[in-house]
Amino acid sequence: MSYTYEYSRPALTVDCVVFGLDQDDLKVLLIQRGLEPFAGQWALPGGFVRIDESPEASARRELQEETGVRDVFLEQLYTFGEPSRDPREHVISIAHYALVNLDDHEIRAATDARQAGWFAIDDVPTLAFDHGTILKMAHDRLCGKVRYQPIGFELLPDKFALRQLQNLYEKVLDRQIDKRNFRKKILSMGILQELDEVETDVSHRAARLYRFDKGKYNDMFKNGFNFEI
Amino acid sequence: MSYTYEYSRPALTVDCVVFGLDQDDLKVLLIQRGLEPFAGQWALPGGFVRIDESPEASARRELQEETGVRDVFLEQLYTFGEPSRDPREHVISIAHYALVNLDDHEIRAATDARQAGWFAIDDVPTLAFDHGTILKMAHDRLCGKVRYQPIGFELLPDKFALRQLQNLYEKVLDRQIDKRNFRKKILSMGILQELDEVETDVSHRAARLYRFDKGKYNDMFKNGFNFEI
DNA sequence: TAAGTATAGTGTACATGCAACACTATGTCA
DNA sequence: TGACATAGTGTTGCATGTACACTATACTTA
Repeated sequence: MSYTYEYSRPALTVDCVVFGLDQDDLKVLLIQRGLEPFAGQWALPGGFVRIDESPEASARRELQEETGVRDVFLEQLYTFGEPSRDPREHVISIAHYALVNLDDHEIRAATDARQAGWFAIDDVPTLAFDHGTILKMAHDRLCGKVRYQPIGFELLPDKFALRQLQNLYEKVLDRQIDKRNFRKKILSMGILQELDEVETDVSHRAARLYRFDKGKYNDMFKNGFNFEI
Repeated sequence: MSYTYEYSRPALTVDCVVFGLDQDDLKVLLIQRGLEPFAGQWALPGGFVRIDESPEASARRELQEETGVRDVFLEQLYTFGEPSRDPREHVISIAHYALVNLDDHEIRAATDARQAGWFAIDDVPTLAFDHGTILKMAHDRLCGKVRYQPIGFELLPDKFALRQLQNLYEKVLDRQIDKRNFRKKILSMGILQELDEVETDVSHRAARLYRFDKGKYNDMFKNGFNFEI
């Protein structure tokens, strides 16, 4: 089977920058390429856009096929199309970024036996193609976006302690935050639901657990409000 | 001449939302389609991405070909790729937005005699394809961006009075701004160069002219600062 | 079971920035 | 020269952000 067009068409791909958070670091999900070009190098998960498939659907499909990650927060980032970015031919890539919490999403290598793995954002190897540039833009976008939209909660489990939430902002924004000011601010937003539960299995005083209250958030969103941390 | 690929490829286009400002309104540049589908309807200027051409270069080329507009501020907006957005086939469009000042850029219709014209942002006709959606996203982006980056100056002539700048923010953000607070804030940023010139041909006291000082802005940008109006 | 330890949880004082508000100055025009 | 149209200018109150240190609680271990 083959397809013929009157004019030459660039190839179209999607790539995904998947962020995850654990105790220690903000991490990004990479796969090791099995094929040339850049065989053996680490790269962002991604692949070709199929006909009659929206870019977002392509990104979700590729993400699941290559890493097993599904049902996550995912947004379009930017479209990269410098003619030189792929040595084979002109390939235009619609980059996306996704946020997952590491507890719920166990990754698995793709069926074709390439490796997949989490890398601390400050300790990423040289990436194939222009994926280093894409990763940097995704990280910048994440830094900017957590300040005025509550997308950070996607990186946490359903129930979390305030310390975990603060840790998230500290890792993403890469700076220390005062505990009292943080709690004052985040609680005054009224988007957290206080639960009748506390942490378990900790060897010290257990912290109260909270849940992100999407309903309240949507109410506030209509008016517009400041999420600055 | 024809081109054959192993897999089916979506077509790839660029579209441009060009904003301009005059005394009265924020305006957007539209063209009237000459061909089906949507022949006769108004649409955003745009066209196909050529092979070995970056998306931004495509956008600039199409903009000049169809409207005569060139050498303007232009940035990528978002990539629209719902399979149903074009009735002919799957067409993925990389949308851009551009800012021009209406004095410097006289528009002209494209060579194939289609019309081009400016429309007040609140008075835009029904557009072809999903261009209404694209326009709305571009307007939202503009509103957001003028608050923390000095891109608004692209909409003004080189030399301008503070009243013109305030008018710009009022039109873009669609709200009234207090004159004293605005002048205090914008002057305190230190990104304006006060000129030894005043307006001419006005039938009242002439206002002092200013120029955007890109050098000072770049200095400040390194530290990061608040451009909120 | 008491002391140690590790983290949870809490309030105040100061500085900064934003919002509200009205009058004088200067040039043109009739 | 008087009417007019727009330029240009400061202060005050309020809200928000920032800096900062101690007590409370649960578990661990000697």
